[in-house]
Amino acid sequence: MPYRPNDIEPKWQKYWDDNDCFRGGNRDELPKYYVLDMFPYPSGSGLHVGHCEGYTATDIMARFKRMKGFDVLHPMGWDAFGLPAEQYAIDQGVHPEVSTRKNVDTFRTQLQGIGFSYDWEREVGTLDPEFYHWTQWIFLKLYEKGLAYQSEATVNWCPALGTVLANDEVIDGKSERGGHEVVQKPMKQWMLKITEYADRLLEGLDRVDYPESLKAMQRERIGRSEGADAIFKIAGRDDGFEIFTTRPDTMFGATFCVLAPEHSLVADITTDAQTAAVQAYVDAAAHKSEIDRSGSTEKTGVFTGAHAVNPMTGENVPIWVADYVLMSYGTGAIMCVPGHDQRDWEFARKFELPILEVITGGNLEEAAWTGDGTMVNSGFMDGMSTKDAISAAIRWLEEQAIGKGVVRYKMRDWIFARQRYWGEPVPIVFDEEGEAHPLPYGELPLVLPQCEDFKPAESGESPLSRVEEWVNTTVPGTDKPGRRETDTMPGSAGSSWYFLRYLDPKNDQALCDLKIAQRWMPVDLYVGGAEHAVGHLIYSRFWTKFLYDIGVCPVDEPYKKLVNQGMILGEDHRKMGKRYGNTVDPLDVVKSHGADTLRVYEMFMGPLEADAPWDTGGVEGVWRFLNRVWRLFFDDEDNLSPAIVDAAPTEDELRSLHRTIVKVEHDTEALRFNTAIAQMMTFVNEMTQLEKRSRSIMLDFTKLLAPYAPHFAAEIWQRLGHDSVLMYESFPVHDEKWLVEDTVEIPIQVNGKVRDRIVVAADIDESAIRELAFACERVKPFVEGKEVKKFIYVPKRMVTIAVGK
RNA sequence: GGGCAAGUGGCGGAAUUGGCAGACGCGAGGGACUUAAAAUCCCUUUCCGAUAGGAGUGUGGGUUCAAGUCCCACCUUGCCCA
Repeated sequence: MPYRPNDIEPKWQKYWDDNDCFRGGNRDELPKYYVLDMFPYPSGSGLHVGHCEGYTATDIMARFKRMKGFDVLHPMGWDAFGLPAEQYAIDQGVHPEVSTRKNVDTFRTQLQGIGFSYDWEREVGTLDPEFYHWTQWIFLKLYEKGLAYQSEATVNWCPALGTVLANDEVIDGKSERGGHEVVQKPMKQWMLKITEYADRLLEGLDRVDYPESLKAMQRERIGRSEGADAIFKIAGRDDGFEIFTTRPDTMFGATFCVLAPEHSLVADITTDAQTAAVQAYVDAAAHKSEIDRSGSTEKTGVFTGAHAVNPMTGENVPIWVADYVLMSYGTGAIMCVPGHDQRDWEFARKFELPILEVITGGNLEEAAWTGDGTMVNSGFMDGMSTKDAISAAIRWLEEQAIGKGVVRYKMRDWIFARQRYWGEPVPIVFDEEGEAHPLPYGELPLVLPQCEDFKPAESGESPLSRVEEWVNTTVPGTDKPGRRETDTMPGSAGSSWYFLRYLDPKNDQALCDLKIAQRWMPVDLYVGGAEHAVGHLIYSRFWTKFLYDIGVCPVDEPYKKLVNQGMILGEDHRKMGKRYGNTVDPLDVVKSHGADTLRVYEMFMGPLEADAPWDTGGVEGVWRFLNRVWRLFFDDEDNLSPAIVDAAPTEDELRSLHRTIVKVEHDTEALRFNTAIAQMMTFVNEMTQLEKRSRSIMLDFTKLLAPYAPHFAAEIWQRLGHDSVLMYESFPVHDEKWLVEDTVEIPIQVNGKVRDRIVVAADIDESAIRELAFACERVKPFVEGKEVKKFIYVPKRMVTIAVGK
């Protein structure tokens, strides 16, 4: 009988499930391994094969580690609250609870059909009250510690979606979801003080194994810069404005100042003669996006007619307005040092402002000098190094009480509210004076009320405000009337701590028992898409640090190692999605070729981190590979192949096997699944050549294949007469003895070109091989009559002869 | 504009981190089996060349006995930031 995955896969999935094979956390005597996927949004279109790439990688790791003697935790759950789920429900005209639960069922069925070894007893969903009880609990703790606060802030308001959006949900001024227009609007919002953790979020990056590019993105997002604030007085007046600079050392070289067009002083200081020009410029700037403003190479600006006093030189310097200064960063005002800042230099050149050198080392005729050097033209700092001058300048500003050293971050506090229905209610009640009162912990969870009319309002009123019987309550601890907070939490709330809940999913006394968390945290391997680099990953690191601080989480970094899987593109090399109609449903592949073919193919496509297009031919190739393996074991009548013998394995077989063990083990450990599979294919090709194959060799190979093609391997294991469960067998151990070669083939190069190759004993010495090399018929013509300059033998690798002309 | 990553056959991709470029797979060509096809098996497959040989890892330089790998400049693509 040929290989029939559709018969054997459901059988094994049922067996594993019936026998609780994937339960983690019940073998305390073993070392632990926690392998986690970024849990999915259960969207309406189901999983496509691209989603399965990361899941397959983690599943192979989970199964591999079980065989290596680890107690493995491999859970799955649902990031079910939030905009995408709600938008889908609105589009479908159903309640989000109904559509989300249905989507979850679809996702679960798909995942189970691929044979992923998740411990479904630990399944969690952010939409379950038993789960968001603790999301709300964390919020109350944050509130208690002063890290959750309300603030009137300018926010990204999206009228079409009817909610505010976080900065990373806005792309090029449009909403990430749907591409709707986003405008700036001041609104009272719940905020979380993530900025208080900025330095720790930076420092923690040094202790975790993430891709360097991702660390760079997070550092960039946090955007720490050290510098100084300083007051520049307006000439002829007592008031002034505060500037922020990272280079206080260059202040003697500040020959003009620039205010952002939105700066509150602009209208006030502009002279009559300049009013018309300034007004026109400010109006024009209001219509440009920040990207347009800071990206344009051509500097623009206008003179206000007013002057400021450079506090170090005491000289008057002109004040300009220019849109390359942004109100949202620093103080919205800068001192300009054209000698030592390229943007200031370009501006000064264009508007013929003086350029003064205060640090040696550059040629200011050609460009600003931004490097280090010796201070000149700088009064008390003359002769100092740049580094010393920075601290001297800050000290001077502080002594004069006109400035101080400061650290600024680009990162803003986290806007923690959405004017939408589908999210965790915020457990806060407002009294009649508008004062906020936290709900007592005992009253959690505050359940999201069922309501028919959950659509967002363009006005910004949250849908919950229309649920009168829910909104109207009493102020906690009193019988005074109160109104509940009607904003809900953002989608990133539940996902910021879900990895802890998996550890103890049924606990109704705590978000997770601390002892259990001590056993399992941190996550050993976390796999997910790079799109969460600065959103989810920063938020969840922040919450972990907070939970660590209040003593409910044993570690302050949640993920020890993080890997971003690449994207699987459509067969047309475009992004897979509904838009191009190029999606591939994993269950269709399971139906046509089986889950094991799907799994092996996904891993064989290339490195996990790389993008690669789907290729039906490649699926066929893997299918053929598994069929070849099957035929090594069984004949057409379904009998054990007569080629499988019980005789002791030959040396060649042992060499093939042990080479394969080493390669598969190392590559699997390093998540280089593609090359591990290539080695298994090579092994199969070698075994196919043999008339007889040793049963023990083939059984060891079956174990190597088991993490990759688990149903397939389990079936072979059983058919060869085992009662044990293959997934708990130990992974084969290689024997060095079979890796050393007695003889090796050595290429002979003359001047970098291979002229011949000889087979020699692996331990041959240099003089012996030299003799052999020069004796080669094909080498002689290239060396005879020429001066031999060098002879190099790289043991077991190659011989190089360098000759003169 | 800045930072980071990448660029290898017709395609996906391999190359002990300086040591035989193209593993493994797809596709293509040829052959065997078959009444025929599918499936399977065998051979070939970087390019030029009949062979000998030559060229070859985005481009141009450099270091080295030896460079896909290291250095410099440039081009292209992707991501992030502005």
